[in-house]
Formats: sequence, structure tokens, C-alpha cells
Amino acid sequence: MNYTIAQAAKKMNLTIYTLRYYDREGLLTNVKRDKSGNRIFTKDDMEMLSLICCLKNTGMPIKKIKQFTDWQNEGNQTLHPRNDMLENHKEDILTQIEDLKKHLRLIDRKLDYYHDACQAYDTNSPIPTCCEYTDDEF
Amino acid sequence: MNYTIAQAAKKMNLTIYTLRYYDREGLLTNVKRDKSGNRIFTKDDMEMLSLICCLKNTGMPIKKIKQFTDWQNEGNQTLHPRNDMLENHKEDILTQIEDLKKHLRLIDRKLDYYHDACQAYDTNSPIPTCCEYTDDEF
DNA sequence: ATACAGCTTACACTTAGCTCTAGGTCAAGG
DNA sequence: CCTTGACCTAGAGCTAAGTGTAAGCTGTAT
Repeated sequence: MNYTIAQAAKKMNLTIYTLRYYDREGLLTNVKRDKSGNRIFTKDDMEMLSLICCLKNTGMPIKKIKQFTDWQNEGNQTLHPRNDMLENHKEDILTQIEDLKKHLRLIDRKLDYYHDACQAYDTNSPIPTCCEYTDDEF
Repeated sequence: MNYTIAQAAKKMNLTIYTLRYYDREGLLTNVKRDKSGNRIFTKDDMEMLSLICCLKNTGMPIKKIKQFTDWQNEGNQTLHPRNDMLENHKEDILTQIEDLKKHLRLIDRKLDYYHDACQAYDTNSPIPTCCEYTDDEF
């Protein structure tokens, strides 16, 4: 199951430009070429791309992803650092989720206010003053 | 409870540069000055900053935050669009959380593999081949 | 045979969001 | 009086992550 760059881009929801950029940056290893020099994305490349997208979409910078790729190329003696990087990144994602939830609480409180305020506005009643924060929120 | 720019920056975990940048960009409205021209951040400014940070940290671009500020300055006739923006942003955050959780599942599967692989490596056993993806994962 | 689609490279450009620098003002302390 | 520290503005510079362009090659279809 091989893909041209356009097919790979479509499947991964990336642009052709981005795929070439990732290749240039060394996030993919040793991408094969057909006899006229066009890239061939194999199943392995696609699996690596899945991981790259996963890491990128969870906030890992390209340079760090490249580190992972480099380690992968170095073989089994880098299994531990790769494992550690993923462990740390997992913790990072869990923190991101918690942070988002925390921010959500402020948005929800704002929305409570806007709900009341909109209602008041629509009925020509006096608009309530904006919700206040407790000191520990900033 | 007023703050100098340095105090405000500290409290908000931003740099002075960033605060001036936000002011320049119009994310804050009408920041007061003392008699020698130095910014004074009031409680209201700090509350707005809290919201700005919340929106920014949940992925809202600066330009969109400015739109919100602009609407706020226009008064009550923009209560509805402001409400809608926050509603939409809330949905966006919920989607982000779901996406992170989905990505977490791939990381977890990778970690399962790395666990086994590290164990095998440490005991000089044959390293298992990397976990495979089902087709619908990319 | 020629036009076209799809690929190639090298390299310049863009955008967001800061971040820093230079040069200057101002108030307080020695 | 002079220095120090905290602030000011205008504007340049930086980083990350692409995005786009120009010029050129290749394989297929008319």
C-alpha cells in the first residue's frame, strides 16, 4: 500500500508542502523514490506520519519530534530515551487536558453572566454588572 | 488594588513585553496612566487579562480576542455576539479535550510497545516489532 | 509532438506572537 | 547633583511552522 505525496497528504490531512517540509526537516527517514525521483510513502512512512501528527497536534515542537526520529534511526540502544520522551509527553498531555478543563470553568462562569445579560438586554431590563473574580483566580 | 506593569506581569505570568504588546494590539482598553505616563493596571484590567489569558491559552488567536474587546467597548448592543463567541469557543475547547484524549490513546499504545521493548532490551531478549496500526487510524 | 498533470528542488516569503534594543523620561536615594 | 531603577515609545528582530514560487523533469493522453 504505497502513496504518492498527494495521496499521503490527503490521507493525513496535511498539504503537500507540509509533507515535503517534514521530509526536509528529517521527521521522516529515508523516504523512498520511484525511478523518476518522486517520493513513495510506504505503510511504514504512513505510520510514522500518524505518530508525527499525533505528537504535533498535542503540542510537541518539530525539533523534538525530530529528536525522536533520530533516536529511532539509532536503533535499540535508544529505546529508553524514546520511552521516556513518550512518558513525559503523556504527562504533558494530561496536564493540557486539566488546564483546558480549568479554563473551561472560567468560560462557563462568563457564559452564565452573558446568559443573564442577554436576557436582560432582550427584555429591556437593567443589565447586570459583570461577574467578579475571586483573588486567587489571577 | 492597582498594579504597575511589572507587578501585573508577575501576577499574570506574562512578561512586561507581552503586556505592552497586548495593550498596543488593543486587547486591553484604555489602560490608565499615572502622571508620568506609566501604565496603571486596575482590578478591571486584571480581570480582563485573566480572560485574555484564558482565551489565549485555549487557542484563541489574538485577533479574535481583540474582536471581543472591541465588542465590549461598543456596549450592550454586542452582548449577543460576545455570548455567541464564548459559546463557540466553549465547544472548541470541548473538541480540543476530546482530540487530546484521542491522541492519548495512540501514545498509550506506543508506550505499551516501548514498555515491552525496553524490557526485552534490558534482558537481552529479542525486541518485539513495533505495534501496527489499523487502517482507520490514519 | 505536444500539451498537461503531477512531481522535483532551491529558496524566498508569510503569519502569529512575542521579544528585544535604542534612546529617552522621571522619581527617589546617597 | 548624580546615579539608579522602573518605566516609556518606536521600531527592528526572532522563532516556529509552514506556504508559495520559479524553473525544470517525466509519463500519459490527444
